[in-house]
Amino acid sequence: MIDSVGKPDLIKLERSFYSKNAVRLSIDLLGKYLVHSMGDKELIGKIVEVEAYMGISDKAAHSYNGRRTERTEVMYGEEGHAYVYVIYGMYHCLNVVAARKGIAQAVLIRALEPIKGMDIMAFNRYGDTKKELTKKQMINLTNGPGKLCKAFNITKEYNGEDLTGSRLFLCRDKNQEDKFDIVETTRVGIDYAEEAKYFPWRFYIKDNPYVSVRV
DNA sequence: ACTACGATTAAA
DNA sequence: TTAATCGTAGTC
Repeated sequence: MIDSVGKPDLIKLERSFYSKNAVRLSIDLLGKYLVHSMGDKELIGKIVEVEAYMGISDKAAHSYNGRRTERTEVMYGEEGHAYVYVIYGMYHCLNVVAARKGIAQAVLIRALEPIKGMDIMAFNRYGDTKKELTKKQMINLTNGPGKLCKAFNITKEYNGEDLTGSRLFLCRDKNQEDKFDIVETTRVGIDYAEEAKYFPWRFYIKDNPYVSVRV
């Protein structure tokens, strides 16, 4: 077993990476890495599924029609920050703010492929099991927006966090080209959004086993 | 203050 | 298919 195999050589994404609309940012975020640095511990996951929320004209977006509240405020702020909100009173969802100040677009991170710190992710998701993870438990670690936040211990404490910072940040792999097929389809859980529910603004890496819902 | 509902998940 | 569970937002 060669140690370097499969270990990405990570470089933090700069601010300008986020300065584009949410659909374009969604596509660019696929294959990138989310890192949660917790003192001596580190969690890493590869982004395999995302959704674009296109702001005031998007009936599925929290910022639809210019809605601006305490919750949605960070979406109106600088790009490259985290928008974390509570859903169904018990789960968190992580978004990446896109575009630029004043444009309330964001990308929902829907699924990750676990890369590093699976033991901690398992503890965060299932508690102290002491057992080897089953294949199903492994897949279920991070294959959904609420699940990945639980696994990565991402809570509202991280709402507004600068993703070019040092606690929670995004990276690309220095040595690896983005080389995968992308599936483009409709977003999940937005039946209320009228015509917007048919917009193909969900993107995922084809055949990746950690994608939440396949077409 | 009161009410309705959700960018989900796990269990039945 | 359905219940869980409560923050958020809109209304009174």
